[in-house]
Amino acid sequence: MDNRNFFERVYEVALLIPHGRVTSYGAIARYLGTARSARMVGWAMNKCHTPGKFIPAHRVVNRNGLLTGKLHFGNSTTMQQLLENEGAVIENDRIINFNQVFWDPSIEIG
DNA sequence: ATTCTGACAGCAA
DNA sequence: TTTGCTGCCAGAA
Repeated sequence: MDNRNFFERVYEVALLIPHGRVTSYGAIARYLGTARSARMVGWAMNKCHTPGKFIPAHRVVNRNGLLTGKLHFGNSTTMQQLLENEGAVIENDRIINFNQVFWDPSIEIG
């Protein structure tokens, strides 16, 4: 197993997130089999700045639907704007209709 | 090899 | 209910 395999898995799942949908780090981690490595998923997102591949990291939030990683988008409003542009309703850095736009890979895919 | 850190999640007070 | 601590996995120093 390559070390990059884990990151690639995370990226792959992130790319599978439909437009206007969001998921949580834990959900992705569960889908990958490592349910307790949700932190790794977030960290993989930190490395998603790799040029050449677009990772919709803005569609990945924590289990509370809170935009915890908005600070990593340069501007604190970028992540929110992207999500709102896709139909998500965000208020106070939190996705109001999180339950509606939530997309669980372990259910939708496998 | 050891230690620290991290865009989380779960449990305890 | 809100706040805080611990556990967990993987990578970097």
